[in-house]
Amino acid sequence: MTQSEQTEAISRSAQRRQRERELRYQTILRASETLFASEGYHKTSMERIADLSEVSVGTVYFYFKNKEDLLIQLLDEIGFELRGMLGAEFRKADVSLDGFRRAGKIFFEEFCPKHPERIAIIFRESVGQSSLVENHRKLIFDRLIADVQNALIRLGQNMKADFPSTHSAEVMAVSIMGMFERLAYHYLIWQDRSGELKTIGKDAVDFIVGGISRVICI
Amino acid sequence: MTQSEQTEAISRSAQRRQRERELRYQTILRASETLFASEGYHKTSMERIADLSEVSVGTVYFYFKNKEDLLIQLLDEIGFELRGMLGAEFRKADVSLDGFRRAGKIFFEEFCPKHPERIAIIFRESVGQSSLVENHRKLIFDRLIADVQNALIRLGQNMKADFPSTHSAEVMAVSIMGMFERLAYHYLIWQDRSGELKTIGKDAVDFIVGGISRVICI
Amino acid sequence: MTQSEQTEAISRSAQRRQRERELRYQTILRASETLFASEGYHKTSMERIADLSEVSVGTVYFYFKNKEDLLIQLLDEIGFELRGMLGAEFRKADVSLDGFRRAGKIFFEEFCPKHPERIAIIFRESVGQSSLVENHRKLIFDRLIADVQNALIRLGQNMKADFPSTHSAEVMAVSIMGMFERLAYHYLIWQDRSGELKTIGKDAVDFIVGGISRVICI
Amino acid sequence: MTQSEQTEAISRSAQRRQRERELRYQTILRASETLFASEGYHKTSMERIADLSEVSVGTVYFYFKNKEDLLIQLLDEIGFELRGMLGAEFRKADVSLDGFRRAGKIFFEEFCPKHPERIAIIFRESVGQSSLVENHRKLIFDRLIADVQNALIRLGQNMKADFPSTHSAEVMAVSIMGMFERLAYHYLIWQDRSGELKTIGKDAVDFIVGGISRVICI
DNA sequence: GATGAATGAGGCTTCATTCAT
DNA sequence: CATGAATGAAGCCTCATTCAT
Repeated sequence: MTQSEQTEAISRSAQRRQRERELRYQTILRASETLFASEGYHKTSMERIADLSEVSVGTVYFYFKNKEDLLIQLLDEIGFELRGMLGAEFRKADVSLDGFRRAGKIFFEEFCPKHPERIAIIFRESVGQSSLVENHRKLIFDRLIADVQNALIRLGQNMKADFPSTHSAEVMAVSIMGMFERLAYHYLIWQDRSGELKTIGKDAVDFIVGGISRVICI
Repeated sequence: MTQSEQTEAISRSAQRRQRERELRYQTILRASETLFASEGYHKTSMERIADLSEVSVGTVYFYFKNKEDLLIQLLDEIGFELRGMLGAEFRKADVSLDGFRRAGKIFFEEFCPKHPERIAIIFRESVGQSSLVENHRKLIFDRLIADVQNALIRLGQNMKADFPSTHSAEVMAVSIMGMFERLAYHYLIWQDRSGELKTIGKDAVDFIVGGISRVICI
Repeated sequence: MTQSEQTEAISRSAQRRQRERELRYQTILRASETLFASEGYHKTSMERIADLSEVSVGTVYFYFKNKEDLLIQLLDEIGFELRGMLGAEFRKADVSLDGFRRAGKIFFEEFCPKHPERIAIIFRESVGQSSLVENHRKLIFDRLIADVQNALIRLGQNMKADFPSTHSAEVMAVSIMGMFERLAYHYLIWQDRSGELKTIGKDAVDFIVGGISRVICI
Repeated sequence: MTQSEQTEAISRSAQRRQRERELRYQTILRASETLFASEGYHKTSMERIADLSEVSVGTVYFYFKNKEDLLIQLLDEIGFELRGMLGAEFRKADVSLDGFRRAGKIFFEEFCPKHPERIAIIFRESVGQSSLVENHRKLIFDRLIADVQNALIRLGQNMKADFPSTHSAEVMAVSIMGMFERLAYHYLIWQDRSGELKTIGKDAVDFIVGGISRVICI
């Protein structure tokens, strides 16, 4: 074996190791997601997670600091994904309310049916745990709310419309997030009506769009 | 002492005993409320509740089946109170949207500032605990949603307006509850802007009323 | 049963409960002492302590905050006993060196043979554990050293003798404690020559008395 | 390349490898020393040692059998050094007590200020660990005690002086070691009065010399 | 009715050690 | 030789719940 061949071999084995690491990390995270969503965060023991991931408890602790860390990683991942999907649409909602329509469509027709467990985690399992978890949850909501709020403000400017009060846009943004949250919770977790999510989403969007256009008099 | 005097005496002492029982029950429930809201359901031990109530742990178990029962009693109490306050207004919302306005006013200007701990308990501490707790929570929301939904349907009938789809009214009702929930959470628990709750409530109500009137074309 | 009889009964049962509490506390502490001395602090698990005390683990935690607390209670107890035995003699050492002789006699002829486990705990098991334990250990030594130092200073004054330097007395006090410590460790823990402790004590005291009288020129 | 050149090359590379091995060994040992002394033996994990040594955990295990081995190597090293410094002086203490003076001077004025971590390891971290460690510790002390004891016996012979009892010399030797130990612990670990070690050492030596000369009537 | 000591299952976490690469 | 991921036993501790007094 020449030196360059050796270097290559090393780098190849290093790459594989890196891939395996990432794979293990993902396996454990996915197992946690499944268990947290189905059994609940508290009732899921670290041993169960290790079992489902087919690794030892020690390995779980090698990849994650502790149980809370597992929840936070999951939470951040979901927050990131959600923002990636919705934020983009909200940011495009400049001159018309179509952005809001598309964001609603994506949330109810794509995100919800595809990831009911993530809905359970962000809206149920991560609620009222530790202050650290709560901080992460707050941050996620704050960012989503900011996206919606900015969309509303830009919309108002472009439409040359005024908001009734200083924080109307903020209140509307918070309200919209609240609607999304409870609708998903209601029709996905409490009742299983995932089949109707399309029409539910439409109704919701109509309500939102109606509310917005009345408030800023479009 | 005549017999009737004796009976009276017995009944008087029985009454006093009854009063004392009720008092103890309330003391313990209030202590739980305080602790659950401030420290969190899981981090509150039965001993802490007993200490704050100035009784022994055994006594707590005499009045309540277990820790979960404590949370459920609290939850039901809050649900009952909320429904008493809001339901009445929604039920009166026959021909105009004023019922919605009044319900919002009551929630944001009366309930929220007076009972921030109850907001914490119903919207945070009781989330994702046991299935029993979740059932109670669901029941409370279902009833509130039904109140709103009925108000919307009656309104539609009186206004001779049609809903876009079969469950439009339900979706709107769920949405409105979601808005109330997150707004209270956002401005009371995450941020402390209880002073601005009046204008926040106004903005929220405007948004709701706007949405409704657009959807059912009033 | 008259009221006073009842009150008496209550007080009697309360007294018995108190006695039982004290008994349990002692049982657990004595079990810890035995195990810490024989197996070592780290190798003794809380479960072993519970087993030997014939109570459950929970009960051990009812009486003691944690494992460290167990060691500290033991340590303080030993420190208190030691000071009670030696300190009294040192304090009486005013005009002659007899107090030193008696203290040595008590330590080697009474304390050591009677409580070899306590020697193991104070001089071996409590060494280099946590900073909290170390602080307690330091306090115990500081007090014993202070007793010896004061004895030396008073002796010097009464004998109108001078110390070579400011901290001669302190150094001598520390030295004497060091001698006691290592002699006990050497002849009780490393070798089992408890039978010779009497002569060992005598030789040690001679050495001490010799050193003192030379230093302060008596 | 001639054969001898080749052999030389091999031997040179073997030498370098040998040097590197020794270097690694020392690096790891020094890291352990630092960590054991500052954080404590138990609180130091093998990973921390590997980190500070800038090698992997596996490498630590290549050079040392286990964690205990690390402590034992350190202990033996310190014991060897101590004996090298003090033993020589004691062995020279034939006809006068000057050897004792010089040994004290070396211990307090050279060893202590230069290696406070070694004081911490031999007198604190290695106490009450495993029986293996304890055996090494005992051996070290036994040898030092033997040196002192021999010095005393030879001194007695040369001075034609008698010891009060058979083991007077041994008791005195143990005592002297105990003094050294506790003085170092007291003024180096518990208090940081390393600046006063010179006078402390002098006072200690005076005390020792005083004690000896009284006991063997010089 | 009230007390509070006792229980013990169950959970989280640590870390020395191994071994395939 | 060096690496570092993987192991899993073992330990500490919590706390809801019970029950004899």
